[in-house]
Amino acid sequence: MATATSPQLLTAEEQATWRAFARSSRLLFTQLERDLSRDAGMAPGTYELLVILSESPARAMRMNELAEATLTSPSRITHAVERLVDLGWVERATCPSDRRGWLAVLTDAGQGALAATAPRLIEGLRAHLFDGLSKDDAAELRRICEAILARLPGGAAAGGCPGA
Amino acid sequence: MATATSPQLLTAEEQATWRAFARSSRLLFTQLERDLSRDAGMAPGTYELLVILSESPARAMRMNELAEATLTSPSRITHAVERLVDLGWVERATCPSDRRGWLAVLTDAGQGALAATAPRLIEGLRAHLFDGLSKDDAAELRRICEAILARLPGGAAAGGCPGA
DNA sequence: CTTGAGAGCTTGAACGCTCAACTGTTGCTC
DNA sequence: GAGCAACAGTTGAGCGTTCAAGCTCTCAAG
Repeated sequence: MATATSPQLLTAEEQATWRAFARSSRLLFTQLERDLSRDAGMAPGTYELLVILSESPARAMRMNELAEATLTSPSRITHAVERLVDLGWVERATCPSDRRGWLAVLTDAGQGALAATAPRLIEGLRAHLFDGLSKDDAAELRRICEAILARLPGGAAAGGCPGA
Repeated sequence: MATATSPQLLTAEEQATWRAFARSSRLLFTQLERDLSRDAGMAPGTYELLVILSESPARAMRMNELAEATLTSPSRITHAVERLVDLGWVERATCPSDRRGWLAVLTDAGQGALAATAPRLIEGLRAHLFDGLSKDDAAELRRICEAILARLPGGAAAGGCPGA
């Protein structure tokens, strides 16, 4: 029960690390998503889509790019964008360069919904995450998480890119 | 765009930290859950339930406790346990001390399913998480995540408990 | 006792994600 | 320029979670 180095088992240290990482991130995300749902009626993941679109040139992006940027599937993007269109937060436009493609364009209403929600999310982020961490802790956390990302399939686009 | 200290905004550092944390954990979890689903046909969260039950005295736990241990709702536990009963991995027993309560008991088949799956999960955990981290990095990650947990509502039961 | 507040758990509907087809377009090759 | 594989996106069914009731049981007070 002490210092097993078998590749089949985790050491007590590793297990504690894994559980702390899993629990803290899950608890933080569910807390923030719950706030977003209550305060703004946003389905999980909606906020992220609005942010990505708002940071894009012309507030527009192809479905494909949205899927990659959110690390999820094209199918999910189709469904999610459909809901956003119903809300009036996004409009669809044909893609000029490829007749297969579609653009999702953030509307003024969508931008407004994002602007109205952002302060609350940031408040939650401070309260639940950054207020408990020293600057060094936060920097360490960033460094370690980017190291994890670098080894994860599909995680390459996130960390060291100049556009971030 | 440089060093905003407004409480309404995140600094560039904070934003990068938040995004790295969010992306790395999300990507890691979805990867592991996908493996679990493919290799063992386990629905998301199933593995965690089996682990918790297997670590309990008599492999049994009340529904209520399962909900707390997994940081989720009683309703989810009811549905999830029902699926596990259908699989033959869990049996239900009446609670001797409280007629309102139910015990979920891990069966031998459930223990077997867990034992058959654990090596694969641990393999994935090593490949995607620990192999890229030095021992110091892992210890730092644990310390920081436990600090986050400590400030999160409901996160108290996780880190420093003797039973861990 | 009996009454009432609250705990423990369940139920069923609504909702979002996933997965496996499927449609239409592009671009390469012969 | 005809054929064909790969790409972009959609569709619909299946499934797990969430949320708001609802039911049974407990416990303490009168």
